[in-house]
Amino acid sequence: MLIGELAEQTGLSIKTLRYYEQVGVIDVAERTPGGYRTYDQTVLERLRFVRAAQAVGLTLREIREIVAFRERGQSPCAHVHRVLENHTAEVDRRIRELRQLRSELTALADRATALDPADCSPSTICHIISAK
Amino acid sequence: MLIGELAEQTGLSIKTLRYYEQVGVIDVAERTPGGYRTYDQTVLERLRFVRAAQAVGLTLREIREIVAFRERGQSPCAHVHRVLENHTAEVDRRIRELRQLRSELTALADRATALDPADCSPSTICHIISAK
DNA sequence: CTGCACCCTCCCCTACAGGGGAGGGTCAAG
DNA sequence: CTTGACCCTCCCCTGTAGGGGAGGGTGCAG
Repeated sequence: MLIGELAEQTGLSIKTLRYYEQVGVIDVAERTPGGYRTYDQTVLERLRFVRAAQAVGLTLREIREIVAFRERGQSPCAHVHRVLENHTAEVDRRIRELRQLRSELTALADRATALDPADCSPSTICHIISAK
Repeated sequence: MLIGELAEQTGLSIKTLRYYEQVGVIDVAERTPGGYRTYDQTVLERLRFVRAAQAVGLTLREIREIVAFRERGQSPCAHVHRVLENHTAEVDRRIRELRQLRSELTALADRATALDPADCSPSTICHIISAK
């Protein structure tokens, strides 16, 4: 299978497939005598894994590391568990930050309805935001 | 006041101040005959506004647009109100996405404790992630 | 043999908010 | 006059996941 067909089957772009090879989330492809990349069916499984891992927020770098365990003949289970824990903690942290930000935005909006635009002094640019 | 002193007073770096001028969130500075930027006290107020606006998640581009209203002698109030509404909606959207992601991550962690690593087939790389 | 679809590498570009450093000018004190 | 602190512009670099396009090779049909 050439790269164009693989792209069509997976819905990924040719650029993306070459990029995946470059960053190491899929194996370096075999080449035809003319230099064309060729793929067998096993790459499809790999790409499904990459997609699943990206869907839960893993970066290509993290995915490459997980894949590397397999390439070394090791089970990535423990490593994956740690990575997922870190990601969960990170997501929690981001959610807390955004909630905080959200409440600040709401406070600003409330103030915006309470304040009179006439009080808005040019030097502070905007009383909604800069009033402390 | 030269740029170094302004940097020290505000806690911003010299690079940041020059960048702010370049992107238009502060006015183009006056220069000494030798070509040094000079600032008066009014820039401090402006920089406080920039900081406050960044703190609620506005980009420098958005801040520049708000500032531009003032430069044109208009009140930015209505515009700011719209921008804040959009940001609130965006933050809400992000929080929803992250909650969804969070529950997926939890589901994966649960499966990880339930599954036996021995079931982990090399071709799927990791049964925690790729099991559907 | 020529046309056309497909493929290759190489290089630059995106957003965001600056950081690092080269190479050189300015200005006050000693 | 020189030293040292400060300033200038210009250019490249950061991370993420690729996208766009130039310039040129491959491989098969007609």
